[in-house]
Amino acid sequence: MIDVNILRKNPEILFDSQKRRFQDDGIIREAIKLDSDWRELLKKSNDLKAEKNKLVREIGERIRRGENPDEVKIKATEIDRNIQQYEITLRETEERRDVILRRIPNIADSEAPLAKDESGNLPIYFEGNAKVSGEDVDSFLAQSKGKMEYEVSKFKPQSHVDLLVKRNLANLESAAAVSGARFYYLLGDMVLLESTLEHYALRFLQKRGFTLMEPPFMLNREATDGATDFTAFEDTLYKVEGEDLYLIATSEHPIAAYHSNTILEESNLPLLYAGISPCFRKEAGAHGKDTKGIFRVHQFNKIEQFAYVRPEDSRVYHQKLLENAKEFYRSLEIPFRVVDIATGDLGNVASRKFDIEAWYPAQAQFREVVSASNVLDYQARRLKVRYRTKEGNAFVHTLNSTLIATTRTLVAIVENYQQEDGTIVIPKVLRDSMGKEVI
RNA sequence: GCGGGGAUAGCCGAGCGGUAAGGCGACGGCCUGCUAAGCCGUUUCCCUAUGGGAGCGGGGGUUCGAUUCCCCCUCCCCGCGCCA
Repeated sequence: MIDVNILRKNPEILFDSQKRRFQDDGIIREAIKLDSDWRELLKKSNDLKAEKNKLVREIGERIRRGENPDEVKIKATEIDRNIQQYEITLRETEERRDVILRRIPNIADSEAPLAKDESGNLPIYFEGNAKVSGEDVDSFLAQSKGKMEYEVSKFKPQSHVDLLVKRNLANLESAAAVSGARFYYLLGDMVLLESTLEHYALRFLQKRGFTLMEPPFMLNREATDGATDFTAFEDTLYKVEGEDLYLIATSEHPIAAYHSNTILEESNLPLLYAGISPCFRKEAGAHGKDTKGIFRVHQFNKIEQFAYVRPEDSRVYHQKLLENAKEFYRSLEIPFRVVDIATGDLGNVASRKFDIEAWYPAQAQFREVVSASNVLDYQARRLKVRYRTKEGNAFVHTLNSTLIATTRTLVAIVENYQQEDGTIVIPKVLRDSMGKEVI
């Protein structure tokens, strides 16, 4: 949620942000109107209450003095009736204002690339030595802007779907039969590899000062709406029938809600959490995309970085989270690029966002494995996460970044590390705890 | 699931129809060579703000007035039951 004071004192900031997001500003105008109506009604209602409180105190006085309070009682009741009327409209207006206020997107960072959709996302960094099939070299050079090392592979890599099914490391047909499309059974060494990867990722973040956290996998509506805009996000979520509960789409949401309605001590900041959880997503808008395999699925496991920081530190921590993720993929020796996400593709919650896209040789594409967002005080304000400062209580800033979405990182390993015979070499950093060098 | 007890400010905790004690912590000030102690003040939110309003887990009700009485709900603790 944006700060209502910006709406009152500097609405041009919001109009400008909407323009940069290529979004309609009607919502801003509506919020301004509702807020000024609300303040007018509040003034009237408060004045009447002040009057009534005076009378109520007088009644107490009269009773104490042994006088008859009936005359004052009648006056108080009359005013009370008047208050009731204002209260009804006041509450209605307040509710409508808050609904609108919560729908206003975060202020887009002025440094984010200006474009109306993902076609304006800007690759800004390249790293690693990519394996590229002969026929994909031109496409690779375009995608890497020629800024990345590569070697032409000696064989055409198989898609992860073919390889995993052939090697009996996954069964997608059985999953489709019992659960539907976009589900999977993972088998044998792939399960071990996933588990090893998670263990490595958790250790990686714990060493860097993150508190490990396994959160609830279901949240109620209020918490979900605090972490994101529920109305915009509803299509993504699985609801539990007959309960006010939703399966989480990311551990970002329960971690964001962890400190809701609390005042943190400044000396405890930053608070860093590494969340591990399954993620459940309907993928409603993704018909026809990645229909095969485990790249885009309804359920996957994720390890997430989350930070609560002082406002003045959020830019630095945004870079730190991104650097952690870069270092992680570097250590796995998976080639990647970093993409600066365009204003029109930020989503409502993020002010600035960087994605890491791994190189997938079989798909001959860079594809998202990490998304690192600076949310500023947008979630903190919704969830009322504050911290004590010398000048008073202020909202913290929150940031989040994927470290791994297991399915996507596994696919990246399978595509980048496969050999001509269909075996998969295990990345060096995983070999010890995996207990194998090849599967 | 059943019975009993509970939820008060950052934390602890009194109040149990007349308008939120006290303590701890934190912050600011006084004092001090410095620190500590001591003393004073501040320490939930909202508003067109020397003032006013709201707020005692959440929602309703009774009353001129509810932290206090009544109803519903949530969560926590104890005991019993059930289950992994």
